[in-house]
Amino acid sequence: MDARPAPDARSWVLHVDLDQFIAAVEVLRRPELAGKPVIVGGRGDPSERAVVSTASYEARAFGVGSGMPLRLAARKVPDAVILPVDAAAYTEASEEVMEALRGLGVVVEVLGWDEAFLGVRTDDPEAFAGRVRRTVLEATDLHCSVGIGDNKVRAKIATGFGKPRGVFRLTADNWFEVMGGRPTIDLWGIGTKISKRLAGHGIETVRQLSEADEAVLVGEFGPRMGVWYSQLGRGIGSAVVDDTPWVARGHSRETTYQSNLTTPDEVRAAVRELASQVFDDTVKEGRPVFRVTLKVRYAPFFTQSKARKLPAPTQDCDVVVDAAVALAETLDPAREVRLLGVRAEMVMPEEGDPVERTPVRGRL
DNA sequence: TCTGGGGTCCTAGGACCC
DNA sequence: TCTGGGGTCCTAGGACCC
Repeated sequence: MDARPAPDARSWVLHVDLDQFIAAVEVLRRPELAGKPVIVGGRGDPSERAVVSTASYEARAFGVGSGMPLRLAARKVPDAVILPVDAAAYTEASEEVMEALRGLGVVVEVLGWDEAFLGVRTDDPEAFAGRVRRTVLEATDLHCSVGIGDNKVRAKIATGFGKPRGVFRLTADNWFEVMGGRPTIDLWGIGTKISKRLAGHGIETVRQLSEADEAVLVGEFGPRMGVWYSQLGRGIGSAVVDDTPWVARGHSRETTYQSNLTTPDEVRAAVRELASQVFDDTVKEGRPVFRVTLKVRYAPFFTQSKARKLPAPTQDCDVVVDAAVALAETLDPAREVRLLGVRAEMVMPEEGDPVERTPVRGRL
């Protein structure tokens, strides 16, 4: 009854990533779209201000990718099928995928709609990865790729080499062979800004980062980030897969307006609307709000944020809305506003609550 | 090309206190 | 007069991820 691990079984981290997840979910309910360039973004109207959430591989062949303005994507692929984002559908599909993964009897740490880490003990991780791919496909009709690693950093990066519909193993044994000559931006957690600052110190490749003086990195990036980047260069990171349910620290609502807001009255009304939506999100969790943040993007593209701690944590809608409006009064009335965002941070559940500790996401 | 919406974590610097 | 040293709390802003 129990398939005991072989004597030489070891612990592995597997990273599961669904292939073109959002586009794939759309194709599932509209089979006639299979093989066509599909772009999902905004309200599906390329004349609006919006960006691409996901493009199918057929659309990516034209140079379309996530984050690209929808308008530009539509220009690149005139024949594309452009669909609105349907978050509820993706959440539902995601839950089916995660249930299928849990059915494998391993620890599952969910990273987002279409990603999870698996903590697995096996003597044949490739065979297990194949089982993962078949299980997800049978349960949901969705294809995925699997990265195998000796920690989360390596497993996560490995998946990229497995895509699509494949498996790749990245460990201390082949880290430098695979990653050493690659640019630092290929690392998970290093983006355009940090890779440029690294280049300013003559650090262009992963190998160079691994050999860099940690003191220099700490001087440039601070005690935590400096040390972390140094470890990243060597592929070092946590191997702990934690399935503790995730607890949100806060909620926010953001809107980019199709036409800019020009008067303080318009701004005030918009802030009220956003703040009450955010309040509704926090009320669902029954946790008081202790800080409110207002984010503004003035035209053409200058972003600012302002935050206030409330005198005391509250579950009173008026207090949250009034705090957001008070922050709005400090905005520059002479400038046009193209985006507003309101965020409310909630007190964390106390020890012993049904949802206890929260795993740290986005950092290892 | 012209940049969404939902999140997380880190750092710098000012205010304040002893 | 020309200015300590450490600690905490708070806000603004930066960077990254999916």
